[in-house]
Parts: sequence; C-alpha cells; structure tokens
Amino acid sequence: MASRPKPHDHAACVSDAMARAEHICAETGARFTPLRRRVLERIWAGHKPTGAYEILEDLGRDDGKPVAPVTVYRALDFLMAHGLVHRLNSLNAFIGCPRAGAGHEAVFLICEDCKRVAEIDDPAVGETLARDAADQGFSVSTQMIEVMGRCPDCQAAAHG
Amino acid sequence: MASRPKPHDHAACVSDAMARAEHICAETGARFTPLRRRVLERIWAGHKPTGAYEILEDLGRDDGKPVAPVTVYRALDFLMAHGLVHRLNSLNAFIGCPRAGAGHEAVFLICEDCKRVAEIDDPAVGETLARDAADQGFSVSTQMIEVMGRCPDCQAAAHG
DNA sequence: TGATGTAATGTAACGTTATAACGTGTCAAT
DNA sequence: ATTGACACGTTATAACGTTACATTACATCA
Ligand SMILES: [Zn+2]
Ligand SMILES: [Zn+2]
Ligand SMILES: [Zn+2]
Ligand SMILES: [Zn+2]
Repeated sequence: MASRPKPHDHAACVSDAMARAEHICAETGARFTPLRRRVLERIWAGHKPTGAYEILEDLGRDDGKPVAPVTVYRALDFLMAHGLVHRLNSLNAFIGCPRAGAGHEAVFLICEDCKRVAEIDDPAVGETLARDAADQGFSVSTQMIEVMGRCPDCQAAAHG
Repeated sequence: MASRPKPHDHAACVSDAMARAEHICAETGARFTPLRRRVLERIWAGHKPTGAYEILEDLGRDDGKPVAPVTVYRALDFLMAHGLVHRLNSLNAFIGCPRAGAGHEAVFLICEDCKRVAEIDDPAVGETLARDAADQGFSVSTQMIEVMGRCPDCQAAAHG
C-alpha cells in the first residue's frame, strides 16, 4: 500500500478504449451495437481477464433480462474480429486490447497472483518464431504467446 | 500423395516414447501404472492433439468398463507433471512430448488443416520473452507459445 | 503376519465453457 | 413493399473440467 507507481486514471482509460472502438467501427463500417458496447464496457470495467459467463451474469443483472451464452460469445467474436479484445487461452477469458486497431501479434504477461495482464509487443518475438517456423517449412497465420509469472506489484507484496 | 518426405516409422516412434516414459518414471521413482500407460499410449497412437474425452471414450471402448473424466484428467496431470505430455491450450488437447525429460519451454507449430503439431525448441524465444518481461519488472514462471498455420504437407496439398 | 500409512483409482455428482439449430427483429437498398 | 444482410433471441446440447468422498493397491514396519 506504500507506493502507487501508476495512478492509472481508470475512468479515462475506459472511455479512451470505448472511443477507440467507436472510431474503429465507424471506419470499417462495422456496427457497434448497444450489446457489443456493453460487452466491451464490461470487459474494460475490471481491466483484467473476464470470463464469458461473468459478462453474461453482469449483463443480466444490469437490466433483469437474462442473456444467453451465445449472445455474449457472438459479441466477443465481433470484438475479437475487430481487434478490440483478445482471448487469453490459458484462462478461457477475454481482455480489452489497449492498442486496438493495430493488427498486432501480442505477448501477454499474466500475473498468477493478481491476474492482471500486461500486453506487450516485441516484434523480435514474432520474427524469431516466423523464422523458426519457416525453417520447418511451416507458414504462420497467427500466434498465441502467454507468459505466466508475477507482476512487479505482487513481487513487492511478497517482499521476498 | 506424390511424395512421402518422412516415412515416419510410427510403431517405432510410439515404442520409443513409451520406453522413454518408462525410463523417466523409473529414474524418478514415479509409478507408471497401467492406466497412465494406456493414456500415454492413446495420446501417442494418433500422434496428434488428443482431447481428454477422446481418450476417455477409447479407454472405455477397450474394455467395456467406462472411465470417468476425472480418471483421465488425473492421468494427464501425472503425465504433464513428468514432462511426458504437453497441453495445447488453444485446442484443449494433449500431445506427447518427443523430448520428454528435458524440462523445456516448447514452441508448438499447429497445422490448422491437418491438426498435426511440431514441437520445436528455440532458446532464443524464451530468452527474448524473459528479457521483455524483465523490462516490465515481471518475473516469468512458465510460457505458452502456440503458432497456428499450415504445415508443409498441407501447403503442398493446396498446391497454391 | 497383520496393522498402518500413502498413493492410485473408482464413483457420482456437479460446474464451467462453448456451439448448434432455428426463429425473429431491424434496417437499408432497390 | 420486397428483398437481403445482419444482429439478436430462444432452446437445447456439446465439450471440457473439477469436487468430494469411497475404495483399492502397495509398501513399510511392528
Ligand atoms: Zn484501466
Ligand atoms: Zn500481480
Ligand atoms: Zn509417431
Ligand atoms: Zn497440415
């Protein structure tokens, strides 16, 4: 509790993300419907990996009317297709992309303690993998790189 | 169908894997029980990613007596703990490790067409990731790197 | 040998994650 | 108004994974 390295104005962080989404959808002619907006908002709200059923429950809580799984998954598919969220395969969860729009190969640093995720983008990683794949005659379409470990805060908290 | 680049003597490939498993378990004092052996055999049999329930059904078919999911998962946990199989998170499936014993950070090349998987091990990838993580003050415990794309055979088959 | 402790497996129920199949509403272009 | 594309609703089911507790196998030692 001593230091707060990054104040992280989360309200701004969320509204930025929504504005970016709006912009991207407008550009591509994609329909950023209320449902999709709500799902994206919900994902950004906690700023950490969020399960589909977690979203589902929250949407249902918001306005009584229960939501079906498929509804959420469809929205998630849309958001992923437009690069607005990523799926974390090791967690069966989704997280907002802080660099939406840039068609990127991301690397995720997932804290095993607090579950927070940092998305970094080192082109060298993708290049190395592409080269390795090419050596095998393998042509790459997409990558999934998830690194588990401990974030700085949680290391400090464990003050080991 | 024209060329067969690698004849791949699969019988030998499987029996090698089983022998390695035997050896590793003997060394570490782990019990390579009949159940665990059957699960590992089943995974190697197809030489491609195999779902837990696929294994489950085959075990049940073998000797009438149905097998419960938990039984399979327990065996899989054991096999993973001893580095004999890997889990492919993007497929919810398991595959035998061709380099069992070496505690390694593997990279998986997964063919989206034929589902075959090549396991490669380029230390540079892990090093780069570790450095990237360190830059963020993040300490790495494990990694998961899965590359989707097309294997040489399937590229040839599509003769694009 | 039989008692004892530990690891492995059996059994039943349950929980979580994801998709299939088909119907209805919405909206814009012709 | 008709058409067609797309989003969303509804229901059911598939696929994946775990909890809790009972039983059995196996080694160790009194
Ligand atoms: Zn934020
Ligand atoms: Zn943390
Ligand atoms: Zn083989
Ligand atoms: Zn292939």
